[in-house]
Amino acid sequence: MPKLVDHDLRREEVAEAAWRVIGRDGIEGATLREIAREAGFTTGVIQHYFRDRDELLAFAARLISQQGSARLAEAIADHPAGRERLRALLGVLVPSSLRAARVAVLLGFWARAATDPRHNAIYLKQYARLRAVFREQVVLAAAVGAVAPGSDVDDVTDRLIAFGDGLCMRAGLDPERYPEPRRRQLIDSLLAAL
Amino acid sequence: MPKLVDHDLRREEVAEAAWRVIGRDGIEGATLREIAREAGFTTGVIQHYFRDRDELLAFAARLISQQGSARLAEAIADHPAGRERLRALLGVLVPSSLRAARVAVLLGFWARAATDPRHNAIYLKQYARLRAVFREQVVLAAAVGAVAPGSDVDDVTDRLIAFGDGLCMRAGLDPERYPEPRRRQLIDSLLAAL
DNA sequence: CTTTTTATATTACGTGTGCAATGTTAAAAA
DNA sequence: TTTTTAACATTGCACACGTAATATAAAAAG
Repeated sequence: MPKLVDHDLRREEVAEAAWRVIGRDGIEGATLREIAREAGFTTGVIQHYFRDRDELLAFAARLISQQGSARLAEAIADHPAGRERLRALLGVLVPSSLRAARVAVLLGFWARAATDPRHNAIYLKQYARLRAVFREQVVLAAAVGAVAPGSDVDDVTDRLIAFGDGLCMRAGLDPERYPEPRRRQLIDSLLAAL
Repeated sequence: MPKLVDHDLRREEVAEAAWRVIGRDGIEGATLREIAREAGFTTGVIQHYFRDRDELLAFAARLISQQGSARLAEAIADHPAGRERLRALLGVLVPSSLRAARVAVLLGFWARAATDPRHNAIYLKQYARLRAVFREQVVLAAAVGAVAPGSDVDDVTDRLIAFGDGLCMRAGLDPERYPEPRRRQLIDSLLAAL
C-alpha cells in the first residue's frame, strides 16, 4: 500500500481553500485551478478527491453548515437558557468577527441554492436543522420569561432567524455602517423587544 | 439619420432579459449569448448598447433598485403613516408575489457586491436610499404611537430592514415553508412587537 | 527487490466565453 | 435619389474552463 492520507481531512483542506477563493473572487471565480493554487495542490489532487467541481462545492456547503451547527452547540453549552442564550445563538448567525469574505461565501451558496436544485436541497436540510435548534431555545426562553407571554413560538423563531440573516448580509456588505458594537446593539435591541 | 431607437428603453429591455436569465441560471449563467437569446436579439445588439458585460450587469442592478424605489413611493402614497405604512414598506422588501427567480437575482447581485468593489458601491448607494426612506417612516410611525415609546429610531429601522431582507431570502429559497400568508403573518407579528 | 496500489502531477482536448472587427440593412437627411 | 449613419448581424480569436487520460512517485506487502 502506498502513502496513507486521511481522505476526509484532505477534502476539508480543499473545501477551506475553496472558501477563501469564494470569499475573494466569488463563486464564479472559484475555478478548479484557482482552488488548487490556493490550497497548494494541483488540479489533479482535487480530481482525486472530488468527482467534479459541483461535488466539491456541495461538500464545502455542507461543511460550512456542520461547523455552524457545532458553534450553535457551543453557544448553547456556554450560556444559560433565556435571553443570554438567544443572544449567543444570534451571535452565531452574525459572528462578532464578521468578514466580508465570510458573507461572500454564504451569499454565494445562497445564490446558488436559488437556481440549482441540488444545492437547494442541501440548503433546506441545513435550514431545517438550524430552525429546530432555534425553536427549541425559544421555547426554553419563553419558559423563563425572556419572551413576551402570548407570543407564538414559531413566529418568534422565524423573526429571530430572518433578522439574523438580514443583519449578517447587510453588515457583510456594509461593514462601515455595521461595526461589531453596532451589531451587538441591534441584537440586544431586538431581544429586548421580544 | 437612420432608424431611431430609444436607447434607455433598449437598455431596459436587455436588462430585463438579463434578470430572467439570472433568475433561471444564476449570474454565472448570464452570458452575453444567453441574455441576447432571451431578449430575442443578437449579441451584437448588446455590444451596441453596453460597453461590456459588467456594465450591463451594473445597469441591471441599478434599474432593479430604481424600480424598488418607485414601489416604496407607491406604498407610502397608498397607506397612512404608522403601522399600516410600515407593513406596506416591508411588503416591498418581501413582495407578496415572491418568485424564486426574483430572489435569485437579488442574491446574485448581493453576492457580487460582496466581492466586486464596483457593485458594492452601487449597493451602498441603493441601501442608503432605502434606509433613509424606512427611517423617515419609522419616525412618523413613532409619532403616531405605532412604535414602543423610548425605542431608538435607528435601531428600529435597522431591525425592520434586516428582518425584511432575511425573510425575503429565506422565503425565496424555501417557498413551501413560507407561503404568502405565512409571510404576512410574520410581518404582522414583527410589527406588533415594535 | 518486485509488485501493487494510492497520491500526486502533467498534459491535452473540446467547449464556451467576452470581445473586437467587420459586414449588412434600412431609415432619415440632403 | 443619393448619401449618411445608426441599428443590427456575423464571424473569428484568444483565453480559460472542466475534465479525461496518462505519467510519475512513493510506500506498504510479499
